[in-house]
Amino acid sequence: MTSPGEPGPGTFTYAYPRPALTVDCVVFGLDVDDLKVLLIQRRLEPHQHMWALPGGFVRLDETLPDAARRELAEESGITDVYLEQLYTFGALDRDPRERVVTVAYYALAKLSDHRIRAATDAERVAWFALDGLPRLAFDHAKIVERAIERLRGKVRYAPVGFELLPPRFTLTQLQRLYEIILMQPLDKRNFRKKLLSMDLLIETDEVEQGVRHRAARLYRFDKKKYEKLTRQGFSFAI
Amino acid sequence: MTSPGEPGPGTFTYAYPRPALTVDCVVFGLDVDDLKVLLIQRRLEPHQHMWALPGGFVRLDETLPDAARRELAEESGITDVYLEQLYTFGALDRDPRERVVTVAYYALAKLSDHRIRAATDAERVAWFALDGLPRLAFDHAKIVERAIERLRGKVRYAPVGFELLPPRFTLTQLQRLYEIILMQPLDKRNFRKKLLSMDLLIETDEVEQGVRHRAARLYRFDKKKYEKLTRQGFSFAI
DNA sequence: GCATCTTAGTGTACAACATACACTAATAAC
DNA sequence: GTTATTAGTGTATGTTGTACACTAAGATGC
Repeated sequence: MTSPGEPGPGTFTYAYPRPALTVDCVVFGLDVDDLKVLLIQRRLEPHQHMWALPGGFVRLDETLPDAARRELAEESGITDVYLEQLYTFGALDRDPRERVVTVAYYALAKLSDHRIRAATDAERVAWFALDGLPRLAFDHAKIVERAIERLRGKVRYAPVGFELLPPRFTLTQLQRLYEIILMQPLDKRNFRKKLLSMDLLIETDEVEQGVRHRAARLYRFDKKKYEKLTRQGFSFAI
Repeated sequence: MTSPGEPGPGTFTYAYPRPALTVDCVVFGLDVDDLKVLLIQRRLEPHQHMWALPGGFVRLDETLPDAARRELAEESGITDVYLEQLYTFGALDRDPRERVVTVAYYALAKLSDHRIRAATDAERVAWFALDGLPRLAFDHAKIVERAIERLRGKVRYAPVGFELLPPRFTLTQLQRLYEIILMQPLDKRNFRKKLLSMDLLIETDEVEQGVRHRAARLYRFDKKKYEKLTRQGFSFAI
């Protein structure tokens, strides 16, 4: 059913029509006091010059998460993120050209780690605060909305928040992270009590640098122990 | 990019190769004392005569959930189920013929409601207990496994269990349902206390029929009220 | 080196919720 | 009316969540 001709456009023929299949990524990054999303400005039609999620067509020789990572790297330069499937969007009219089904992923990136740079289909790349998003191409606003919902849910019963922080962090940074994602203030003593009682934070002998007040102790998350406990039925909860 | 020729096989050509896109459904039904999954026996290659999940190719003029419902109705005769997207599976070798990406759905059906009957691609249709599943075609065992995980998670913080019961049910039936899905015994008094304290069960003036002991009162779930409370931030939990 | 500023770090009392547990009441069947 | 079976109910205890405010440490500027 498929005719040959590997790289570059060719002619591929099938007995039944097929939707195009793409992946799109909602990449979250934690800034000083808000949560940001990575967007690219489209170089090409449709929706030329509009802001959109990084993403693109799935190739036959790559899995869905591979496609998501490739597109992310190509269009924005971002690599090494925590990536998880979000939802598959298939409304009939979500792309003006033809039927396109997209598998959306969401990713958590450490903002400071990444020098973003636009390339391939992207004219520009930038981080946008969640409450200051521009109008987005296609149904990408819906996808972002769903990703936020999911992140808010997930962060409460899985330790994904650590993916947004540097490997060593203070308890105050961790608390700010939860406050930003959940959009509600948390009590300092109760927060520390809960987190420390899980016994998944390892106290290091370092303190934060470059602050102009008493420096806070740095902790790391004990991922190994978390995975072990999880296998034994433990469940993380904030 | 697409050439015409609507129903029946034709010739559809594209500039780049495309994976085939299918949907598959994991339909759960509640039996007297276990949870069952609906399977079909494949009439066609590949994996001819093997048991598999109902599902099939997505047409260009239907949404993903529409495709799932259509395939379910065609192959098994089941309609009117609670349907929710589960996950999209895209491993390179999940179908021996060619690259096929499938959007999996899970569905909750009231066992008694449905006269199942095989048709189209299905040689037979049957309900199988979860702990007595036959070897399944493709990666369908993985899909079922993931669906069970999801159901177990979901049932704890969303009132989806009611989709498996008749509209009027006894508290004992409801408790059995949770015990079966969660695979753990629950305390009768505590269970009733918790459920009734949410104030989402409406006591009817009917009692169950045809039992040879004291008949239990029938209740209904107040879906309207649940939706209203949910919008106000309430969250269901068992 | 002292005063000031800023954040780090800590404990307790009370309320809410989860858990463990056993008997009487109602109805059907005979 | 006797028996069998499930319905239906409350309380005491432990565990967890919540509300709340001060002292300690270190950095900075004088």
